Amino acid sequence: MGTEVELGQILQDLENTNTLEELSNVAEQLRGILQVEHLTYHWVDGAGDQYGYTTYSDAWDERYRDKNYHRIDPVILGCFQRFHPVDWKSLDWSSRIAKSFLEDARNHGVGNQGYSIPIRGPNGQFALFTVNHSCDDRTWQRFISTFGRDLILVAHFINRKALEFEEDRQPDSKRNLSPREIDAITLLALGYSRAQVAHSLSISEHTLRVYIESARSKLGAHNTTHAIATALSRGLIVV
Amino acid sequence: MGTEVELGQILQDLENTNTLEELSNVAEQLRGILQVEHLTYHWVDGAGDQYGYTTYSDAWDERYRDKNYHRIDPVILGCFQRFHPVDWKSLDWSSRIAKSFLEDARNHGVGNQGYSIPIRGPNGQFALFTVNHSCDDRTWQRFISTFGRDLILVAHFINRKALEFEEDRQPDSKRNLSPREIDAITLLALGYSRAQVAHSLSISEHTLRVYIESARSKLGAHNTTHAIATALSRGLIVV
DNA sequence: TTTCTACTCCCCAAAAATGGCGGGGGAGGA
DNA sequence: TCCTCCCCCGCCATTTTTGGGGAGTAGAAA
Repeated sequence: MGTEVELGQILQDLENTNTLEELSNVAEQLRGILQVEHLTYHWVDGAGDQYGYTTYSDAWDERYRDKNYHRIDPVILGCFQRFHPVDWKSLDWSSRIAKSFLEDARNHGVGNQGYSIPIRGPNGQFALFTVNHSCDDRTWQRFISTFGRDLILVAHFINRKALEFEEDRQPDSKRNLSPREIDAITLLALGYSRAQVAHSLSISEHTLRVYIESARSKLGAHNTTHAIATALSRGLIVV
Repeated sequence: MGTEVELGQILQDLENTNTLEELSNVAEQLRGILQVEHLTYHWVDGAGDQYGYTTYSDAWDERYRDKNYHRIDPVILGCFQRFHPVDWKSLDWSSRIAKSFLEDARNHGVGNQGYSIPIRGPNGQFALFTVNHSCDDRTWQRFISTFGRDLILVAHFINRKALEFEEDRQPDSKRNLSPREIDAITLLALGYSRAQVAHSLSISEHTLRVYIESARSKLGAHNTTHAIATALSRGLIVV
């Protein structure tokens, strides 16, 4: 069967995509190949800002946002703690809120079978690529074992594009931190007080302050905590 | 050619792996199939703790740790900021320390061509899967375009196993943060003062303190900054 | 039902961090 | 050469954060 070839082409197309529309088109083709009801790429962002592509109904999409469902959706919660793709059946739907959420989803046209792939990028980026369908368990099982690996690659390539688009939108201005500044904020991030850090770096507490201040101004941070958070999410330090 | 089939088998074998030795064996098979000099899977952990599989010489492995090279290695630094796999040539080797690091690496048997795939897991986990070889640029280019996608999958599967093994070693002691706690530390991470956060959450500053304290104790953090850094690197909050 | 967790509010005093001022020496690039 | 960046040190006063107490609600789980 030519499915393999077609999927290879999909990945190729994804690589050559330059706009959101093109990406949607490719996604639509993919849906045709996989023969599933719904495809969703969903960039989850602490703030609740979301960005992506979905074939769910607008009503459901809107309701999801309005109700802040990303806070209780077992798919999101589960995927957030895992690395491997997740079959919805393996999640915990026992709590009351999860059940009412599920019912709500069904009523808005979400199919009974789902497979979600968590994807993580730099700076704590987190996204989900989900395939959704209505069918019996055995059929679904067969679908997963046939396409599971390909879906991982698709998820990877879609996310790559999403990150590219996002990057275009926010150009960053970063000066580099000096080694001492990095030492300083790294130790602070590890929970040491300024006194301890100064001692551990064998410098006066005042000198330490100079480093922290200068790191803070380089990072455009309001306070030390902000500087640490910024440095961490920009990948300038690692803890 | 049967390379496709063989790689499929490698993925299968990876899934069935249950010990580190088995994993090493599969990696060795993979190295045979790809015909490259070195393969490395490298779990990067700010503290310098490292865990993985490598075919580099013990001398280099040790030297790398001793010198804290993970702090200056452009491969690590570069991959940490990116999502897509990285050809070493596309990195910035211009700084002095990078050059001396590179020379040191060469002297310890590291090949001139490299391709590294960043992988991220839950709780801020970060790892690299690297293929290293000595050859000219054109040959390498051909290698990458032939195996690039497969390598992504391999990296994914290896990391999946590494996470499984790790999980067995450290039974987790993590309670989840409550929504309010997450709100609180997220806003703090964004640089707001306690007064501002309290106002923005419409609660008293005292209540806010309760959240911060309880988040801190749940995270086992020494102070607020530490709590924020911990929450960030565990992926509990995003800024 | 009882128990547990999440959420909300209050006071006080000590410790820590910040904001502002000043100073010096050295290494490297334009 | 000059200029910039990195490295190091001191004192002042103010603001912010922290570490101890305390108490009451509601809703979910057991």
